[in-house]
Amino acid sequence: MTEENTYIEQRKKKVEELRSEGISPYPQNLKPTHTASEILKKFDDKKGPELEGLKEQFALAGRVIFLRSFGKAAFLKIADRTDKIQIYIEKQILGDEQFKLFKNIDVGDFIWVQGSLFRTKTEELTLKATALKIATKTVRPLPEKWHGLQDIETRYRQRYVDLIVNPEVKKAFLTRSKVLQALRDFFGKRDFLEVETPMMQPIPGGAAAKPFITHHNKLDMDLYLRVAPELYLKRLVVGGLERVFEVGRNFRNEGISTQHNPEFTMLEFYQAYANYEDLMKLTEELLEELATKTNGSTKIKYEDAEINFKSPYPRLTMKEAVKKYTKQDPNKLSTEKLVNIFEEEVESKLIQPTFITQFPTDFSPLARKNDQDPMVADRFELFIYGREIANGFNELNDPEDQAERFKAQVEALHKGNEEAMHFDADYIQALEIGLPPTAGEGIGIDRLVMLLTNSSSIRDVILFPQLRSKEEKS
RNA sequence: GAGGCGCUAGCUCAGCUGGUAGAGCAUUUCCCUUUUAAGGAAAGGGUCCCGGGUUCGAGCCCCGGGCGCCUCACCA
Repeated sequence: MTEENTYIEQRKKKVEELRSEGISPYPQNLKPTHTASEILKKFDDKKGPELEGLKEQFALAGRVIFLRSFGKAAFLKIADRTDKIQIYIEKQILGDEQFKLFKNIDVGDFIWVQGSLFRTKTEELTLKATALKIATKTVRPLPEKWHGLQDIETRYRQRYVDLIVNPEVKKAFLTRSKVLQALRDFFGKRDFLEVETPMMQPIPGGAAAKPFITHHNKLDMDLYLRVAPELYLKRLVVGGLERVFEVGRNFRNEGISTQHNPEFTMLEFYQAYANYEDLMKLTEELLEELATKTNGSTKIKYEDAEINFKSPYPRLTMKEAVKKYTKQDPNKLSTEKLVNIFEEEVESKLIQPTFITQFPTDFSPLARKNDQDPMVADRFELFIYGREIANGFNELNDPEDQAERFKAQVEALHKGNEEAMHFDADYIQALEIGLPPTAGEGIGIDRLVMLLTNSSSIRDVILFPQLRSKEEKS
Protein backbone atom coordinates (compact mmCIF):
# COMPACT_ATOMS: atom_id res chain seq x y z
CA MET A 1 0.00 0.00 0.00
CA THR A 2 1.10 3.51 -0.73
CA GLU A 3 0.28 6.27 1.66
CA GLU A 4 -2.95 8.17 1.26
CA ASN A 5 -3.67 11.81 1.76
CA THR A 6 -6.54 14.15 1.07
CA TYR A 7 -5.25 14.87 -2.42
CA ILE A 8 -5.42 11.26 -3.38
CA GLU A 9 -8.79 10.74 -1.72
CA GLN A 10 -10.21 13.71 -3.60
CA ARG A 11 -8.91 12.50 -6.91
CA LYS A 12 -10.05 8.92 -6.38
CA LYS A 13 -13.48 10.39 -5.85
CA LYS A 14 -13.18 12.03 -9.25
CA VAL A 15 -12.32 8.65 -10.77
CA GLU A 16 -15.51 7.26 -9.26
CA GLU A 17 -17.52 10.20 -10.56
CA LEU A 18 -16.30 9.45 -14.08
CA ARG A 19 -17.16 5.78 -13.73
CA SER A 20 -20.63 6.54 -12.42
CA GLU A 21 -21.25 8.63 -15.52
CA GLY A 22 -20.15 5.81 -17.76
CA ILE A 23 -16.82 7.43 -18.70
CA SER A 24 -13.72 5.29 -18.46
CA PRO A 25 -10.93 6.97 -16.51
CA TYR A 26 -8.46 4.71 -18.35
CA PRO A 27 -9.67 4.43 -21.95
CA GLN A 28 -7.79 3.14 -24.98
CA ASN A 29 -7.49 4.11 -28.64
CA LEU A 30 -7.17 7.86 -28.39
CA LYS A 31 -4.90 8.74 -31.26
CA PRO A 32 -3.26 12.11 -31.65
CA THR A 33 -2.81 13.30 -35.24
CA HIS A 34 0.08 15.61 -34.37
CA THR A 35 2.69 16.22 -31.76
CA ALA A 36 3.19 19.49 -29.93
CA SER A 37 6.50 20.21 -31.63
CA GLU A 38 5.11 19.46 -35.09
CA ILE A 39 2.47 22.11 -34.60
CA LEU A 40 4.76 24.62 -32.95
CA LYS A 41 7.30 24.25 -35.72
CA LYS A 42 4.90 24.19 -38.64
CA PHE A 43 2.93 27.27 -37.59
CA ASP A 44 5.72 29.16 -35.91
CA ASP A 45 5.65 31.97 -38.48
CA LYS A 46 1.88 32.07 -39.04
CA LYS A 47 -0.07 35.03 -37.72
CA GLY A 48 -3.38 34.77 -35.89
CA PRO A 49 -5.72 35.55 -38.80
CA GLU A 50 -3.92 33.05 -41.04
CA LEU A 51 -4.33 30.33 -38.42
CA GLU A 52 -7.98 31.07 -37.95
CA GLY A 53 -8.51 30.70 -41.68
CA LEU A 54 -7.29 27.12 -41.55
CA LYS A 55 -9.94 24.45 -41.69
CA GLU A 56 -7.60 21.77 -40.42
CA GLN A 57 -8.36 20.05 -37.12
CA PHE A 58 -5.56 18.89 -34.89
CA ALA A 59 -5.74 16.15 -32.32
CA LEU A 60 -3.18 16.16 -29.54
CA ALA A 61 -2.62 14.02 -26.50
CA GLY A 62 -0.51 14.67 -23.45
CA ARG A 63 -0.25 15.28 -19.77
CA VAL A 64 -1.77 18.41 -18.32
CA ILE A 65 1.11 20.23 -16.70
CA PHE A 66 -0.59 23.56 -16.14
CA LEU A 67 -4.16 24.66 -15.67
CA ARG A 68 -5.72 28.05 -15.20
CA SER A 69 -9.47 28.25 -15.07
CA PHE A 70 -11.80 31.26 -15.27
CA GLY A 71 -15.14 29.74 -14.64
CA LYS A 72 -16.47 29.37 -18.18
CA ALA A 73 -13.09 29.31 -19.93
CA ALA A 74 -9.61 28.03 -19.19
CA PHE A 75 -6.06 27.74 -20.39
CA LEU A 76 -4.05 24.66 -19.89
CA LYS A 77 -0.77 23.30 -21.11
CA ILE A 78 -0.15 19.76 -22.12
CA ALA A 79 3.18 18.06 -22.58
CA ASP A 80 3.83 15.19 -24.97
CA ARG A 81 7.13 13.53 -25.73
CA THR A 82 8.13 16.38 -28.02
CA ASP A 83 7.14 19.63 -26.34
CA LYS A 84 4.50 21.60 -24.49
CA ILE A 85 1.59 23.39 -26.06
CA GLN A 86 -1.22 25.57 -24.75
CA ILE A 87 -4.86 24.57 -25.04
CA TYR A 88 -7.79 26.96 -24.75
CA ILE A 89 -11.06 25.67 -23.38
CA GLU A 90 -14.33 27.55 -23.65
CA LYS A 91 -17.68 26.36 -22.40
CA GLN A 92 -19.56 27.79 -25.37
CA ILE A 93 -17.29 26.05 -27.87
CA LEU A 94 -16.95 22.77 -26.06
CA GLY A 95 -20.59 22.38 -25.00
CA ASP A 96 -22.00 21.76 -21.55
CA GLU A 97 -21.29 18.07 -21.37
CA GLN A 98 -17.64 18.25 -22.45
CA PHE A 99 -17.10 21.29 -20.29
CA LYS A 100 -18.34 19.36 -17.32
CA LEU A 101 -15.80 16.69 -18.18
CA PHE A 102 -13.12 19.35 -18.30
CA LYS A 103 -14.04 20.40 -14.79
CA ASN A 104 -13.01 16.95 -13.63
CA ILE A 105 -9.49 17.40 -14.99
CA ASP A 106 -6.55 18.03 -12.70
CA VAL A 107 -2.95 18.92 -13.37
CA GLY A 108 -1.21 15.62 -14.04
CA ASP A 109 -4.05 13.98 -15.96
CA PHE A 110 -3.58 12.83 -19.54
CA ILE A 111 -6.07 14.22 -21.99
CA TRP A 112 -6.85 14.06 -25.68
CA VAL A 113 -7.99 17.27 -27.35
CA GLN A 114 -9.03 18.20 -30.83
CA GLY A 115 -9.43 21.67 -32.23
CA SER A 116 -8.16 24.48 -34.37
CA LEU A 117 -5.28 26.89 -33.92
CA PHE A 118 -5.18 30.53 -32.98
CA ARG A 119 -2.97 33.05 -31.28
CA THR A 120 -3.80 34.58 -27.92
CA LYS A 121 -3.51 38.27 -27.10
CA THR A 122 0.12 37.65 -26.26
CA GLU A 123 0.67 35.80 -29.56
CA GLU A 124 1.02 32.38 -28.04
CA LEU A 125 0.15 29.61 -30.49
CA THR A 126 -2.76 27.80 -28.88
CA LEU A 127 -5.18 25.00 -29.70
CA LYS A 128 -8.83 25.95 -29.27
CA ALA A 129 -10.49 22.76 -28.14
CA THR A 130 -13.65 21.58 -29.83
CA ALA A 131 -13.44 18.11 -28.34
CA LEU A 132 -11.89 16.76 -25.16
CA LYS A 133 -11.44 13.34 -23.67
CA ILE A 134 -9.77 12.06 -20.56
CA ALA A 135 -6.96 9.75 -21.61
CA THR A 136 -5.83 8.76 -18.12
CA LYS A 137 -7.19 10.11 -14.89
CA THR A 138 -4.38 10.41 -12.35
CA VAL A 139 -4.75 10.29 -8.60
CA ARG A 140 -1.43 11.45 -7.18
CA PRO A 141 -0.51 15.13 -7.41
CA LEU A 142 2.62 16.41 -9.10
CA PRO A 143 5.02 18.75 -7.30
CA GLU A 144 4.21 22.44 -7.45
CA LYS A 145 5.00 24.51 -10.48
CA TRP A 146 7.68 26.96 -9.36
CA HIS A 147 10.15 25.03 -7.36
CA GLY A 148 9.26 21.70 -8.88
CA LEU A 149 10.89 18.70 -7.32
CA GLN A 150 14.14 19.67 -5.60
CA ASP A 151 14.67 16.88 -3.12
CA ILE A 152 17.53 14.88 -4.60
CA GLU A 153 16.57 11.64 -2.94
CA THR A 154 12.99 11.80 -4.25
CA ARG A 155 14.27 12.78 -7.68
CA TYR A 156 16.32 9.58 -7.89
CA ARG A 157 13.78 7.32 -6.24
CA GLN A 158 10.89 8.68 -8.28
CA ARG A 159 12.67 9.46 -11.51
CA TYR A 160 9.32 9.35 -13.29
CA VAL A 161 8.33 12.50 -11.41
CA ASP A 162 11.73 14.08 -11.93
CA LEU A 163 11.39 13.57 -15.67
CA ILE A 164 7.97 15.20 -15.75
CA VAL A 165 8.82 18.33 -13.83
CA ASN A 166 12.52 18.96 -14.41
CA PRO A 167 13.14 19.55 -18.13
CA GLU A 168 16.92 19.50 -17.86
CA VAL A 169 16.73 15.93 -16.60
CA LYS A 170 14.93 14.80 -19.71
CA LYS A 171 17.43 16.70 -21.79
CA ALA A 172 20.38 14.91 -20.21
CA PHE A 173 18.89 11.53 -21.00
CA LEU A 174 18.11 12.56 -24.55
CA THR A 175 21.78 13.45 -24.88
CA ARG A 176 22.74 10.11 -23.43
CA SER A 177 20.62 8.38 -26.02
CA LYS A 178 22.21 10.45 -28.78
CA VAL A 179 25.66 9.45 -27.59
CA LEU A 180 24.76 5.77 -27.79
CA GLN A 181 23.22 6.21 -31.21
CA ALA A 182 26.21 8.18 -32.48
CA LEU A 183 28.78 5.72 -31.26
CA ARG A 184 26.92 2.83 -32.85
CA ASP A 185 26.92 4.78 -36.12
CA PHE A 186 30.60 5.55 -35.68
CA PHE A 187 31.66 1.94 -35.24
CA GLY A 188 29.16 0.67 -37.78
CA LYS A 189 30.65 2.93 -40.41
CA ARG A 190 34.07 1.54 -39.63
CA ASP A 191 33.02 -2.06 -40.15
CA PHE A 192 32.83 -3.02 -36.48
CA LEU A 193 30.33 -5.66 -35.49
CA GLU A 194 28.16 -5.02 -32.45
CA VAL A 195 28.07 -8.10 -30.24
CA GLU A 196 26.72 -9.19 -26.87
CA THR A 197 28.73 -11.34 -24.49
CA PRO A 198 27.83 -12.89 -21.14
CA MET A 199 27.02 -10.69 -18.21
CA MET A 200 26.91 -13.79 -16.03
CA GLN A 201 30.35 -15.32 -16.08
CA PRO A 202 31.73 -18.40 -14.35
CA ILE A 203 35.10 -16.67 -14.07
CA PRO A 204 35.14 -12.91 -13.70
CA GLY A 205 37.82 -11.24 -15.76
CA GLY A 206 38.93 -8.33 -17.81
CA ALA A 207 39.39 -5.78 -15.06
CA ALA A 208 40.75 -5.39 -11.56
CA ALA A 209 37.53 -5.17 -9.61
CA LYS A 210 35.51 -6.94 -6.99
CA PRO A 211 32.60 -8.79 -8.60
CA PHE A 212 29.05 -9.50 -7.52
CA ILE A 213 28.27 -13.16 -7.04
CA THR A 214 25.01 -14.82 -7.93
CA HIS A 215 23.85 -18.40 -8.17
CA HIS A 216 22.18 -20.51 -10.81
CA ASN A 217 19.91 -23.03 -9.12
CA LYS A 218 19.44 -25.66 -11.81
CA LEU A 219 23.11 -25.68 -12.75
CA ASP A 220 23.94 -25.37 -9.06
CA MET A 221 26.80 -23.06 -9.81
CA ASP A 222 27.96 -19.66 -8.70
CA LEU A 223 28.20 -17.05 -11.37
CA TYR A 224 29.78 -13.63 -11.34
CA LEU A 225 28.24 -10.53 -12.83
CA ARG A 226 30.82 -9.34 -15.27
CA VAL A 227 33.27 -6.64 -14.31
CA ALA A 228 34.23 -6.33 -17.98
CA PRO A 229 33.45 -8.05 -21.28
CA GLU A 230 37.10 -7.93 -22.36
CA LEU A 231 38.06 -11.59 -22.36
CA TYR A 232 34.94 -12.63 -24.26
CA LEU A 233 35.39 -9.93 -26.87
CA LYS A 234 38.95 -11.08 -27.52
CA ARG A 235 37.69 -14.64 -27.86
CA LEU A 236 35.54 -13.28 -30.68
CA VAL A 237 38.56 -11.76 -32.37
CA VAL A 238 40.19 -15.21 -32.06
CA GLY A 239 37.08 -16.52 -33.81
CA GLY A 240 37.67 -14.23 -36.75
CA LEU A 241 35.40 -11.32 -35.89
CA GLU A 242 38.26 -8.92 -36.42
CA ARG A 243 36.43 -5.79 -35.36
CA VAL A 244 33.90 -6.01 -32.54
CA PHE A 245 32.36 -3.66 -30.06
CA GLU A 246 29.97 -4.03 -27.20
CA VAL A 247 28.24 -1.36 -25.22
CA GLY A 248 26.66 -2.56 -22.06
CA ARG A 249 26.53 -2.85 -18.35
CA ASN A 250 29.41 -3.82 -16.12
CA PHE A 251 28.99 -4.54 -12.43
CA ARG A 252 31.51 -3.81 -9.73
CA ASN A 253 30.98 -4.45 -6.07
CA GLU A 254 32.59 -1.28 -4.86
CA GLY A 255 31.76 1.99 -3.19
CA ILE A 256 29.22 4.41 -4.60
CA SER A 257 30.16 7.99 -5.31
CA THR A 258 29.56 10.83 -7.74
CA GLN A 259 31.86 8.92 -10.11
CA HIS A 260 30.80 5.35 -9.35
CA ASN A 261 27.59 3.40 -9.69
CA PRO A 262 27.65 -0.37 -9.04
CA GLU A 263 26.31 -0.96 -12.54
CA PHE A 264 27.64 1.29 -15.23
CA THR A 265 27.88 1.36 -18.97
CA MET A 266 31.06 0.64 -20.81
CA LEU A 267 31.94 0.66 -24.45
CA GLU A 268 34.62 -1.83 -25.38
CA PHE A 269 35.99 -2.36 -28.84
CA TYR A 270 38.71 -4.51 -30.36
CA GLN A 271 40.38 -4.17 -33.72
CA ALA A 272 42.72 -6.72 -35.20
CA TYR A 273 45.89 -5.38 -36.85
CA ALA A 274 45.49 -2.04 -35.09
CA ASN A 275 47.81 -0.89 -32.35
CA TYR A 276 47.23 1.38 -29.40
CA GLU A 277 48.35 4.41 -31.37
CA ASP A 278 45.66 3.72 -33.97
CA LEU A 279 43.15 3.57 -31.16
CA MET A 280 44.22 6.90 -29.73
CA LYS A 281 43.51 8.39 -33.13
CA LEU A 282 40.20 6.58 -33.36
CA THR A 283 39.30 7.86 -29.89
CA GLU A 284 40.02 11.42 -30.95
CA GLU A 285 37.75 11.02 -33.95
CA LEU A 286 35.03 9.46 -31.84
CA LEU A 287 35.05 12.12 -29.14
CA GLU A 288 35.10 14.93 -31.67
CA GLU A 289 32.10 13.42 -33.34
CA LEU A 290 30.18 12.78 -30.13
CA ALA A 291 30.81 16.29 -28.83
CA THR A 292 29.73 17.83 -32.11
CA LYS A 293 26.63 15.69 -32.43
CA THR A 294 25.45 16.36 -28.88
CA ASN A 295 26.60 19.94 -28.34
CA GLY A 296 27.07 21.27 -31.84
CA SER A 297 30.70 22.07 -31.12
CA THR A 298 33.91 20.43 -29.99
CA LYS A 299 34.03 22.96 -27.17
CA ILE A 300 31.86 22.19 -24.21
CA LYS A 301 31.34 23.76 -20.81
CA TYR A 302 31.91 21.51 -17.87
CA GLU A 303 31.58 22.90 -14.35
CA ASP A 304 34.20 25.64 -14.13
CA ALA A 305 36.07 24.59 -17.28
CA GLU A 306 35.77 24.76 -21.00
CA ILE A 307 36.81 21.47 -22.51
CA ASN A 308 37.87 21.23 -26.11
CA PHE A 309 37.44 17.87 -27.79
CA LYS A 310 39.19 19.03 -30.94
CA SER A 311 42.03 16.63 -31.75
CA PRO A 312 44.87 15.96 -31.47
CA TYR A 313 45.14 15.46 -27.73
CA PRO A 314 48.51 15.74 -26.00
CA ARG A 315 50.26 12.44 -25.31
CA LEU A 316 52.56 11.97 -22.36
CA THR A 317 54.09 8.85 -20.93
CA MET A 318 53.29 8.34 -17.29
CA LYS A 319 56.86 9.26 -16.41
CA GLU A 320 56.75 12.39 -18.52
CA ALA A 321 53.52 13.40 -16.86
CA VAL A 322 54.95 12.91 -13.36
CA LYS A 323 57.99 14.93 -14.35
CA LYS A 324 55.87 17.71 -15.83
CA TYR A 325 53.31 18.06 -13.08
CA THR A 326 55.29 17.21 -9.93
CA LYS A 327 58.72 17.85 -8.48
CA GLN A 328 59.52 14.15 -8.44
CA ASP A 329 62.13 12.46 -10.59
CA PRO A 330 60.17 9.57 -12.11
CA ASN A 331 63.29 7.53 -12.73
CA LYS A 332 64.04 7.40 -9.01
CA LEU A 333 60.61 6.08 -8.09
CA SER A 334 59.47 2.52 -7.63
CA THR A 335 56.72 1.35 -9.95
CA GLU A 336 54.14 1.57 -7.19
CA LYS A 337 55.28 5.01 -6.08
CA LEU A 338 55.18 6.23 -9.64
CA VAL A 339 51.60 5.08 -10.10
CA ASN A 340 50.62 6.49 -6.70
CA ILE A 341 52.09 9.88 -7.40
CA PHE A 342 50.52 9.90 -10.83
CA GLU A 343 47.11 9.15 -9.38
CA GLU A 344 47.41 11.54 -6.48
CA GLU A 345 49.15 14.51 -8.00
CA VAL A 346 48.84 14.36 -11.77
CA GLU A 347 45.39 13.05 -12.69
CA SER A 348 43.50 16.00 -11.24
CA LYS A 349 45.56 18.37 -13.37
CA LEU A 350 44.64 16.73 -16.66
CA ILE A 351 41.66 18.92 -17.51
CA GLN A 352 41.84 19.00 -21.30
CA PRO A 353 41.74 15.61 -23.03
CA THR A 354 45.17 14.04 -22.52
CA PHE A 355 46.51 10.59 -23.29
CA ILE A 356 48.83 9.06 -20.74
CA THR A 357 50.88 6.17 -22.14
CA GLN A 358 53.36 3.51 -21.05
CA PHE A 359 51.76 2.11 -17.93
CA PRO A 360 53.80 -0.29 -15.81
CA THR A 361 53.35 -3.86 -17.02
CA ASP A 362 52.63 -5.01 -13.46
CA PHE A 363 49.49 -2.89 -13.48
CA SER A 364 48.36 -4.10 -16.89
CA PRO A 365 47.92 -7.87 -16.77
CA LEU A 366 46.16 -8.12 -20.12
CA ALA A 367 48.34 -5.71 -22.08
CA ARG A 368 51.24 -6.49 -24.34
CA LYS A 369 54.69 -5.42 -23.15
CA ASN A 370 56.56 -2.74 -24.98
CA ASP A 371 59.21 -4.27 -27.24
CA GLN A 372 61.95 -1.87 -26.11
CA ASP A 373 61.03 -1.72 -22.44
CA PRO A 374 59.20 -4.78 -21.10
CA MET A 375 58.65 -2.99 -17.78
CA VAL A 376 55.93 -0.93 -19.42
CA ALA A 377 52.92 -1.91 -21.47
CA ASP A 378 51.82 -0.35 -24.76
CA ARG A 379 48.83 1.14 -23.11
CA PHE A 380 47.11 4.49 -22.75
CA GLU A 381 44.47 6.09 -20.66
CA LEU A 382 42.57 9.18 -21.66
CA PHE A 383 41.97 11.76 -18.95
CA ILE A 384 39.49 14.60 -19.13
CA TYR A 385 38.72 16.94 -16.26
CA GLY A 386 40.95 14.79 -14.07
CA ARG A 387 38.90 11.69 -14.73
CA GLU A 388 39.76 8.51 -16.51
CA ILE A 389 37.49 8.26 -19.51
CA ALA A 390 39.16 5.62 -21.66
CA ASN A 391 41.71 2.85 -21.33
CA GLY A 392 43.26 1.01 -24.24
CA PHE A 393 46.22 -1.10 -25.13
CA ASN A 394 47.86 -3.56 -27.43
CA GLU A 395 46.40 -6.88 -26.46
CA LEU A 396 48.66 -9.50 -24.97
CA ASN A 397 48.33 -12.43 -27.39
CA ASP A 398 51.24 -14.58 -26.21
CA PRO A 399 49.52 -17.43 -24.32
CA GLU A 400 52.58 -18.23 -22.21
CA ASP A 401 53.06 -14.64 -21.12
CA GLN A 402 49.33 -14.34 -20.38
CA ALA A 403 49.41 -17.52 -18.29
CA GLU A 404 52.28 -16.09 -16.26
CA ARG A 405 50.37 -12.86 -15.69
CA PHE A 406 47.29 -14.77 -14.59
CA LYS A 407 49.38 -16.75 -12.13
CA ALA A 408 50.66 -13.54 -10.60
CA GLN A 409 47.09 -12.32 -10.31
CA VAL A 410 45.93 -15.51 -8.65
CA GLU A 411 48.73 -15.14 -6.14
CA ALA A 412 47.54 -11.65 -5.32
CA LEU A 413 44.00 -12.98 -5.04
CA HIS A 414 45.13 -15.56 -2.51
CA LYS A 415 46.90 -12.84 -0.58
CA GLY A 416 43.53 -11.19 -0.12
CA ASN A 417 43.36 -8.80 -3.04
CA GLU A 418 39.69 -9.19 -3.91
CA GLU A 419 40.14 -7.23 -7.08
CA ALA A 420 42.79 -9.42 -8.59
CA MET A 421 41.95 -11.55 -11.60
CA HIS A 422 41.24 -15.24 -11.68
CA PHE A 423 43.03 -17.77 -13.86
CA ASP A 424 40.98 -18.26 -16.99
CA ALA A 425 42.24 -21.46 -18.62
CA ASP A 426 39.80 -21.28 -21.48
CA TYR A 427 41.03 -17.81 -22.32
CA ILE A 428 44.59 -19.14 -22.46
CA GLN A 429 43.34 -21.88 -24.74
CA ALA A 430 41.76 -19.25 -26.98
CA LEU A 431 45.10 -17.43 -27.17
CA GLU A 432 46.68 -20.75 -28.12
CA ILE A 433 44.20 -21.03 -30.97
CA GLY A 434 45.52 -17.60 -31.80
CA LEU A 435 44.64 -13.95 -31.33
CA PRO A 436 45.93 -11.83 -34.21
CA PRO A 437 47.78 -8.66 -33.27
CA THR A 438 44.99 -6.59 -31.80
CA ALA A 439 44.39 -3.44 -29.85
CA GLY A 440 41.38 -2.84 -27.67
CA GLU A 441 39.85 -0.11 -25.61
CA GLY A 442 37.16 0.62 -23.07
CA ILE A 443 35.35 3.92 -22.66
CA GLY A 444 33.24 4.76 -19.62
CA ILE A 445 30.02 5.95 -21.18
CA ASP A 446 28.48 7.36 -18.01
CA ARG A 447 31.48 9.54 -17.32
CA LEU A 448 31.60 10.67 -20.90
CA VAL A 449 27.91 11.56 -20.82
CA MET A 450 28.54 13.46 -17.58
CA LEU A 451 30.98 15.66 -19.47
CA LEU A 452 28.67 16.12 -22.43
CA THR A 453 25.69 17.05 -20.23
CA ASN A 454 27.60 19.09 -17.65
CA SER A 455 26.49 16.73 -14.89
CA SER A 456 28.49 16.68 -11.69
CA SER A 457 27.22 13.32 -10.49
CA ILE A 458 27.03 10.00 -12.30
CA ARG A 459 23.53 9.70 -10.82
CA ASP A 460 22.41 12.49 -13.08
CA VAL A 461 23.15 10.43 -16.18
CA ILE A 462 21.82 7.08 -14.89
CA LEU A 463 18.03 6.91 -14.90
CA PHE A 464 17.78 4.76 -11.81
CA PRO A 465 20.98 5.08 -9.78
CA GLN A 466 21.55 2.59 -7.01
CA LEU A 467 20.26 3.72 -3.63
CA ARG A 468 19.83 2.02 -0.31
CA SER A 469 16.30 0.76 -0.02
CA LYS A 470 14.02 2.52 2.36
CA GLU A 471 12.02 0.58 4.89
CA GLU A 472 8.83 -0.47 3.15
CA LYS A 473 5.66 -0.14 5.13
CA SER A 474 3.56 -2.37 2.91
C1' G B 1 34.29 3.01 6.57
C1' A B 2 35.11 8.39 8.89
C1' G B 3 33.54 13.43 9.21
C1' G B 4 30.15 17.53 7.92
C1' C B 5 25.21 18.95 6.48
C1' G B 6 20.08 17.74 5.84
C1' C B 7 15.06 15.16 6.80
C1' U B 8 8.72 19.93 9.34
C1' A B 9 1.68 19.97 5.02
C1' G B 10 1.25 17.11 -1.74
C1' C B 11 5.75 20.52 -3.28
C1' U B 12 9.36 24.50 -1.81
C1' C B 13 10.76 26.19 2.73
C1' A B 14 10.54 29.19 7.73
C1' G B 15 10.24 27.88 12.86
C1' C B 16 14.25 32.77 17.67
C1' U B 17 16.42 31.26 24.16
C1' G B 18 12.53 24.50 25.07
C1' G B 19 6.21 27.03 25.97
C1' U B 20 -0.73 25.44 21.76
C1' A B 21 3.24 23.87 14.38
C1' G B 22 3.73 28.46 10.13
C1' A B 23 4.15 30.75 4.94
C1' G B 24 3.96 30.46 -0.43
C1' C B 25 2.34 27.28 -4.10
C1' A B 26 -1.12 23.28 -4.43
C1' U B 27 -6.19 21.39 -2.78
C1' U B 28 -11.75 22.21 -1.70
C1' U B 29 -16.10 25.78 -2.16
C1' C B 30 -17.86 30.44 -4.37
C1' C B 31 -17.09 34.62 -8.23
C1' C B 32 -14.63 35.17 -12.94
C1' U B 33 -14.77 33.99 -21.40
C1' U B 34 -7.58 35.54 -23.84
C1' U B 35 -4.33 33.71 -18.91
C1' U B 36 1.48 33.72 -18.68
C1' A B 37 3.65 32.99 -10.94
C1' A B 38 -3.96 35.41 -13.53
C1' G B 39 -7.25 37.84 -9.76
C1' G B 40 -10.97 38.18 -5.49
C1' A B 41 -13.45 35.66 -1.02
C1' A B 42 -13.52 31.59 2.40
C1' A B 43 -12.07 26.70 4.21
C1' G B 44 -9.49 22.18 5.03
C1' G B 45 -4.72 19.89 5.34
C1' G B 46 0.92 17.59 10.14
C1' U B 47 3.64 10.18 12.64
C1' C B 48 7.99 17.67 12.67
C1' C B 49 12.40 10.48 9.54
C1' C B 50 12.16 6.41 13.64
C1' G B 51 13.13 4.82 18.86
C1' G B 52 14.68 6.06 23.65
C1' G B 53 16.19 9.90 27.35
C1' U B 54 16.21 14.79 30.01
C1' U B 55 12.22 18.20 31.31
C1' C B 56 6.14 20.42 34.25
C1' G B 57 6.67 20.79 28.84
C1' A B 58 10.81 18.65 23.05
C1' G B 59 10.23 20.19 15.90
C1' C B 60 14.25 22.46 18.99
C1' C B 61 18.53 19.59 24.03
C1' C B 62 21.05 14.38 24.83
C1' C B 63 21.74 9.06 23.19
C1' G B 64 20.87 5.28 19.48
C1' G B 65 19.14 4.11 14.63
C1' G B 66 17.38 5.08 9.29
C1' C B 67 17.76 7.54 4.55
C1' G B 68 20.06 11.24 1.44
C1' C B 69 23.83 14.80 -0.17
C1' C B 70 28.95 16.52 0.15
C1' U B 71 34.16 15.71 1.45
C1' C B 72 37.74 12.10 2.50
C1' A B 73 39.01 6.93 2.34
C1' C B 74 38.09 2.85 -0.89
C1' C B 75 37.59 2.15 -6.12
C1' A B 76 41.14 2.27 -12.50
